[in-house]
Order: sequence, then structure tokens, then C-alpha cells
Amino acid sequence: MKEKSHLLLKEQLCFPIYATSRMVTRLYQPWLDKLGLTYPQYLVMLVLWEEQKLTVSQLCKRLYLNTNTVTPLLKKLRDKGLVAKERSTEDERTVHIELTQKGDKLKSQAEEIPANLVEAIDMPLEELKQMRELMWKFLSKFD
Amino acid sequence: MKEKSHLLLKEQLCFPIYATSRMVTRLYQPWLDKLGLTYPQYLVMLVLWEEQKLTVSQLCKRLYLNTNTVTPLLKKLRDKGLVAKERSTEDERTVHIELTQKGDKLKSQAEEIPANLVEAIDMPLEELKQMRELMWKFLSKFD
DNA sequence: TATGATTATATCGCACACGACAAAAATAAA
DNA sequence: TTTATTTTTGTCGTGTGCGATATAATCATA
Repeated sequence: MKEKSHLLLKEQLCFPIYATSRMVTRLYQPWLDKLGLTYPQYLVMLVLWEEQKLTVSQLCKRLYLNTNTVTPLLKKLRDKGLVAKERSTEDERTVHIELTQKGDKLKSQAEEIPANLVEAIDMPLEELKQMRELMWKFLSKFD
Repeated sequence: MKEKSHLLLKEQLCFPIYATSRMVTRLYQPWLDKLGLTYPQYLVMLVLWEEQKLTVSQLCKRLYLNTNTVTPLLKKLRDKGLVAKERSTEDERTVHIELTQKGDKLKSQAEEIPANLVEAIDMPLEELKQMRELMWKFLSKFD
């Protein structure tokens, strides 16, 4: 008897996560355009709106991203005048990131986004929450 | 009374999907290295192992990707000798993609991947299935 | 049967992600 | 206190994703 392959697309975890992630990015696009932010830049801003000030490595940890991704992102955000970078005096290896006034102000423009997205996605709120919780649980394995 | 912000990272859908997707990619990496494939190249192969032969646009639809992403992927896979491209004779706009013998053979090497991944993720199988189903439901909104 | 619109694929440019590696500062160990 | 190791940040190269656009083939319709 020939064994059934486990490589069917429908059975994979890799594929729907990947496709869903990109699809969500597309849904955010029109709103992020209004803010003049790319998707990863928006994620950095989300953290900063919550934390006010942290180091590059703390930011990396929060986002599960490497410095070689975050450093150029921060450069772009600084060029837009949204964040400020300052090398620490106690430990000169670390760099502190904080919002500028302009960066802080952008938050109020972003407040409308979550509700609009939920509407665009058109799925029961309960299911979205479930997805979110399962993924946070997944991510917690890698802290 | 000041209203609560809805921009907390924990409440977003965008962030955990994004981070989870990248994390899953990282988990696949060591096994894909053995096959000499990148992650998106692997996804293309998953479709082809299931379909044998289809057009570029059908492949794009299956993967929720645009041609401008898929075309270079196919070029790479052809360079590796895994797929063949042939312009259709009935409709000369379309290009048919099919596995080479080498591409077909790679499938048996890939069969071990799913089980290894489930083990690496270390989450109840039921929850992984739940995530998968929710995401497929989400994706179906965009067919 | 012209010709304007649509479709299928491809090219180009920009912005990530990330592995490999580099540089500088801090810490630990001999 | 040298010296080796670790930590923090950064640079560089490769491979996607995707918007904008190009090109060629097909279709629709006057």
C-alpha cells in the first residue's frame, strides 16, 4: 500500500502563515501610505508608541528581528524625523532610540487603523482573537 | 476620561502574524538548506509536487503571489534543473511549468520535513491545526 | 478587419530579512 | 593589567515581495 504524502499544501503550516502574513501587509498598505510608513516601519513605531524609549537590542527582541534589519529601519525613521538616536554615555556600545515630537504626534493619526483593518478583514472578531492568541503562544516559545 | 489606545502591540493582528511567519521560515531553514532550496522556492515546489504541471498565473494564484515575484523564482528553479518552462502553442502568452525528473525526485527528500517541523515547534498538534484552519479561512476571503 | 481593451508574462526599482562578518566597548580571566 | 571573550551595533551581499511599467498575444466589437 502506497503511503500518503504529507507534503500537500493544505496540510502545511508554512504556507498559510506565509500567505496570510503577506495578505495582511497588503490590507494595511493603504492606511500606512497615509502615514508615509512601510509595514516594518509601522511595527517599529507601534513598539515606540508603547515604550517611549529603548535600546536597539531591546527593540530587536520585541520585534523578533535582527539588528541588521532594524538598524536601516531606524535610519529611515530618523530621516523622516520620527525617532532620535543617541549613543549611551554609561555604556557606549548601546544606542537609545526615542520618539521625536513628530513621531509621537503620528500616533493619533494611526489610532483609526486597527478598527478599519478589522472591518476590511471581515472575519468574526472571536476568530481573529483566537488566531492572535495562538500566534502569541507560538512566539512565546522563542523568548 | 482618556480613551485607551488600540495600538498596543499585544492587541494587533499585524505583528504576531508577521513575526510568526518569519519564525516559521527560520525553523524550516536547516532542512531547506539540505535540499538547496530557499523558503519561497520550497513553496513553489510544494505546489508542483501536487500539480505536476500548470501555468505561471495558476501558480501565482495558488501561492497568492504576483508574477513579478514568481518569474524570478522559476528562473532560479530552472537554473537548478528542478523545473522546465515551455511557452504554450495554443496561447503563446502563457508559459507552462512542470517538474523535471530531478525536481520530482527531490520530493522524497522533502517528505521528512513536516514531521520534523511539528517536533521543532513543540506545540499541541491540535493548536497547530487550529491555526492552520483559521488562516485558510482567512485566505479564502481573497480567492 | 482594423483597432481598442484585456490578459499573461516579464523587467525594473525600492524596501526589507537575514547570514556572514567587522568594529568598538565592556567584561572576565590569567 | 594584559589578554581573551562577550556584547552591542553596524556593514555588505543575496534573495525575495511588490508597485509601476513594458511587451506581446488574444479578444471584443464596431
